[in-house]
Amino acid sequence: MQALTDQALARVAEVFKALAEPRRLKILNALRDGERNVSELVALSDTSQANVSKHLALLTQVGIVAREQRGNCVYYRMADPATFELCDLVCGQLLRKTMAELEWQQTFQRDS
Amino acid sequence: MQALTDQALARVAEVFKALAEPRRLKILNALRDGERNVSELVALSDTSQANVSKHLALLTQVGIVAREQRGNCVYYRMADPATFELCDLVCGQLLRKTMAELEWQQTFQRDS
DNA sequence: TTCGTATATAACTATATAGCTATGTACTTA
DNA sequence: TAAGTACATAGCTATATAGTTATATACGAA
Repeated sequence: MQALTDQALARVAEVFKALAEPRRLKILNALRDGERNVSELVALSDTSQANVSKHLALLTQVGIVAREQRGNCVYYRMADPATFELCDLVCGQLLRKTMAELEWQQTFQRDS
Repeated sequence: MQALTDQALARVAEVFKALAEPRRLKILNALRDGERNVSELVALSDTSQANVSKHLALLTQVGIVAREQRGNCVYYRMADPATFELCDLVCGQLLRKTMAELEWQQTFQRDS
């Protein structure tokens, strides 16, 4: 595991970078329970359609979502369910951290 | 889970952003088997000491690593072992993807 | 074909940040 | 104290990218 090549590190970083954007996370979260077309995603993401398309293009290029055109609409879906595990891990991490901070505050209040 | 506030999404994105940099991943990888001081990390990371310090400051601020000064040196260690799970998940994801591509190439070669 | 709808892209601006060099700060030793 | 070492930070440049508006492309319906 320690023998990660620079190229491998770059690819891992690329995946994280794709997830490092609140609006993209919101889009991915909307895909939890199945595919959505662009218009639906625009409706959820108070920003322009062009912006949503750009985010979707990036997520597709990295391989996080898959694109499928049906008729006049384009549907996107998660390409790898493991991506949700990633997000949930971070959520859990932050939750633990938040609880630790709360605990610390309680301790602080007890002391003062 | 779908009721993620914008603030929560921003915090999750912040964590991913901290991991979205090859040099930082390299540093974190060096912390797999325990703490390291800045000089040791600089030796592994063919870049300037100033740059490594900046990366470490960012990782510390986000809460991924913990900082401890002992004498004249400053030691860093992983603050949350779950971070390694994140990286390993992405590595596994990429591995699956790469194998799928290889399989596709083999299929293509059989066909042609 | 023409029109309307859905999506993608081009061109641009503003902002963020990785990296550099130089300098500052903190600690240890003599 | 002075000198040396370890780390952090300030100031700068170059680059990447999120967002915008305007336009292009692709499809379906009339």
